Amino acid sequence: MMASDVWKEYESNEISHSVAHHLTAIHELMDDLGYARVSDVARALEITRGSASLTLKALKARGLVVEDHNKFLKLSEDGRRIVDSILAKRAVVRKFLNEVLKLDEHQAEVDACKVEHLLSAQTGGQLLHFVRFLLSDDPTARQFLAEFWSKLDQNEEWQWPVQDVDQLFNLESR
Amino acid sequence: MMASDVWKEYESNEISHSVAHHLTAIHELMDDLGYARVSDVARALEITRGSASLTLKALKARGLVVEDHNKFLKLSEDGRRIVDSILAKRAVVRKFLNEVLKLDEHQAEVDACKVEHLLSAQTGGQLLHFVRFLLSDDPTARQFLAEFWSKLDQNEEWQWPVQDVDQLFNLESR
DNA sequence: ATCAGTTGTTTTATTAGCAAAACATCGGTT
DNA sequence: AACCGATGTTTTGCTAATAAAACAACTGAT
Repeated sequence: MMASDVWKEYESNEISHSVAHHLTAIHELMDDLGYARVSDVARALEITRGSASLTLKALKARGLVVEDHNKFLKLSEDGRRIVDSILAKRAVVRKFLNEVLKLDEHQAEVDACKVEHLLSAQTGGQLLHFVRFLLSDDPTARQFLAEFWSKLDQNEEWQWPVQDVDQLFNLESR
Repeated sequence: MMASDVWKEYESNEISHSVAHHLTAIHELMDDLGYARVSDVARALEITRGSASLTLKALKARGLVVEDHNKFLKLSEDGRRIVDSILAKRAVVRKFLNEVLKLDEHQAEVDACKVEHLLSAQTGGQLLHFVRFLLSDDPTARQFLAEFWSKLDQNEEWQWPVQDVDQLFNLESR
């Protein structure tokens, strides 16, 4: 049967891509400039001040952003926790794509940016464990990576997309 | 500086989550029923016929779906290629999350569903190579996985989110 | 003091994606 | 023939996220 219930969970995501970047923009602006106003966020995201104003108003209403007596923005406790989890997932995914799968930095950055806010906490946590062990000093991990990378070089360019999904993983055992 | 240009590529994605599932629904309906009409797609996705009608009209205009003389829908050549690539990425991600990272099947299904249409062809391809080698008979791969899984059990439950992103990966070398 | 630039907000409009409701059409029963 | 059910479309309305434009308020330079 169709996985009818699964696909709709996409919409039910509490944090949209846009919201994720409004929040992380505030975080980075605080680091870089020491403050973050509506205009700064708009500039950082390259959207109009009007758009940023509306989105940030909603985020204030949701309690993720708080406003100073003089229009200076700050992340709330909840907002900061969300930003932390997003940045952590982004860092893990980027590192995995770039340093393990050997995708170029831009591609890794773009793909990590696309999925960072969608991954569950469990998935992010497990992926972190995995990547940390994979890139550790452990000799087994080192040997495994060395073998994988040497195999990567031998691999012919993959003809993507693939016709038969069922045979994606059987090829090794033929 | 802010990665201002990167985050907007999300919107510029040619295939939205909704479109991805309209297309894959047609694919699965063809397999299961032998045909796919507007109502069948709507039922499969649990949306109204009106919504499906509008979305599918747009997909016909984009040349991804073609309509029979009697309102029967079919994927075009382009539509099929897109579905193939999406299903392949979904399968790879699901397998990685479930069989390597040991996330439960539902979580793996949900997260794979969320990111399947967002991953680039390159990322999907590299991930496929990685997972195939990881789950192959290769003794190094087997040993690596065994060690990882035994470490997983020892791991204390991760306190997520994380405060300091910079130290996510330094912990191993301290 | 005036003028220019920056800032924040609001209003109007657009797009994607949905629901709800009205409508027309077709197929089969009775 | 009349009715019922399923189907497909269209219209209207909603939300999120944007742009564009108008507007008000503040800041600083001259």
